Amino acid sequence: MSKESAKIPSVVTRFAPSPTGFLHIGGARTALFNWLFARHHGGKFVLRIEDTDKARSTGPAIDAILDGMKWLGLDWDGHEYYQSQFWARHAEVAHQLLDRGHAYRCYMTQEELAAQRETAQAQRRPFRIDSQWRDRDDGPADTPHVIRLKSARTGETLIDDKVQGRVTVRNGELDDFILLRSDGSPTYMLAVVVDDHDMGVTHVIRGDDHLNNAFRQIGIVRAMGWPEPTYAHVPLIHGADGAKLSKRHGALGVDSYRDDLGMLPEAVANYLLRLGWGHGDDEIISREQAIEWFDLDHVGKSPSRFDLKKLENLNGHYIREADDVRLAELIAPALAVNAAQKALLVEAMPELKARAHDLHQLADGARFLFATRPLEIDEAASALLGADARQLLASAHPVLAALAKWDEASVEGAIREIAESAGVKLGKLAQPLRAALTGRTTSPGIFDVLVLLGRDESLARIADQMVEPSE
RNA sequence: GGCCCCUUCGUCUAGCGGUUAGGACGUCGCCCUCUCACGGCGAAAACACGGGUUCGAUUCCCGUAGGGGUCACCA
Repeated sequence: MSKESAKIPSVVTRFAPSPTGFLHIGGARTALFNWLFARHHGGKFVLRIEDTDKARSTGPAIDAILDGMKWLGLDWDGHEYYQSQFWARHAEVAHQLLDRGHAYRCYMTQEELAAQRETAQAQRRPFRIDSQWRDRDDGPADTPHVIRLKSARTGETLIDDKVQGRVTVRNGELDDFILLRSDGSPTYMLAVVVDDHDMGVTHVIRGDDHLNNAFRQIGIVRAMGWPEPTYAHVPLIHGADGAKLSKRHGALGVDSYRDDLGMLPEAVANYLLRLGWGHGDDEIISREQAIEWFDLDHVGKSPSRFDLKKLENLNGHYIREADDVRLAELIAPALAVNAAQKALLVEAMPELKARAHDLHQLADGARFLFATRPLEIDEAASALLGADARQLLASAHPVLAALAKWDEASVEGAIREIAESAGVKLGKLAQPLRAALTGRTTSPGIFDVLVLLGRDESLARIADQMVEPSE
């Protein structure tokens, strides 16, 4: 296995999703790996939308893919390509193959095909197309037909895959697959090979599910005498239970990670990078380091399971690292805040962000700042507001009200003093205060809360809870 | 079922013939402490199994078991 990837002079990679749905997490990782590999080598990364199946391709799906890539910071070189633009070229290659004797026109009917398939099944033997037209060219010219590749029947094909290693398949296992459908449209198998060649793609990095296709595709490459790309088939991502990734375990579109799960793109990218690839003991890896370190040699060969807990942990880390203004902007819509409130949000952010693993939690933790009186006190917080606690609040109120300065130091001094003179531990006073000020049992430090809310709002919220609600 | 691939703590992984098998997430305990987080310290936790090769196998080879992928006029 060659280890000279660092010396390859020019690299062109591509991401070629079919626009039949959102950009799912597996696709995002494939895109990331391709992007990283190209950037690492100072090469090119192209995006090609595989829309040969017109019936299943949709505009919204294309937009979702482009949005997802932009969100993850995966920029592609040049404009995106659409495979359907190159149909004429695909057909041209199919006919060249025909002229050179590497392909043939096949007039088999669906019925004949079905019959062969049934016979094979009955004999419990793998079905392999066997067309009587393979070595003939006397077919009825104006009858609908497909063009098939005349695959080698003897020998074997070896692919030196950068991830999977040297993989060999006997050519007898491969069949004469279709290049051009009876309506003249190219199949995916033909289109990818032609497009990759025309775009100068040097490294085909894609999901493991394409490994078997690689053996068929290389047949076209060789028949055309084109240079063979380097393949790297990355193992698939599975759900937490080891089964195929489905919606229940995270096979969501990247837009869901952003909107529904409140993830930051750098967290998703970092998580995806570490899923199937490693660099010693490193876990937190910046984009710059990723570009510097990424290689195909360290991509693992076994499928990995998706672990939402680890993603959440990473997201919490990146939230703590994130700029306060940026975070405030991100959650401002959810809180419907005005400009002045947004400034308060930014001010509170250092305290808020240490307590959140996703953007929704972050927004939720900020709610108390903008709550209107009288506050809604949740059940756990109400439990903290017994008669003694209200009494304590009542005695604290005038002391706080008399404070000359309302900053963290003076507020803290006053609170500690009140607790001491009342003969209670700080917590005995802090918890009822928290309940009165935030309506919750958890919040940033109580002194921070007091300062953030300001003197007037704080005193008013405390006063609201000094007496038992009368209803 | 045929073919191809995979197998280190629950999970992601480091390891590339000789290690007390390392890190991270998660879990548990302790510390910090006004709550929750954050942070710090610590613990439990893995080489699927059986044969070889070798002075010595987690590491190399072969089986077994388990898992995955793929077998379209879809991509």
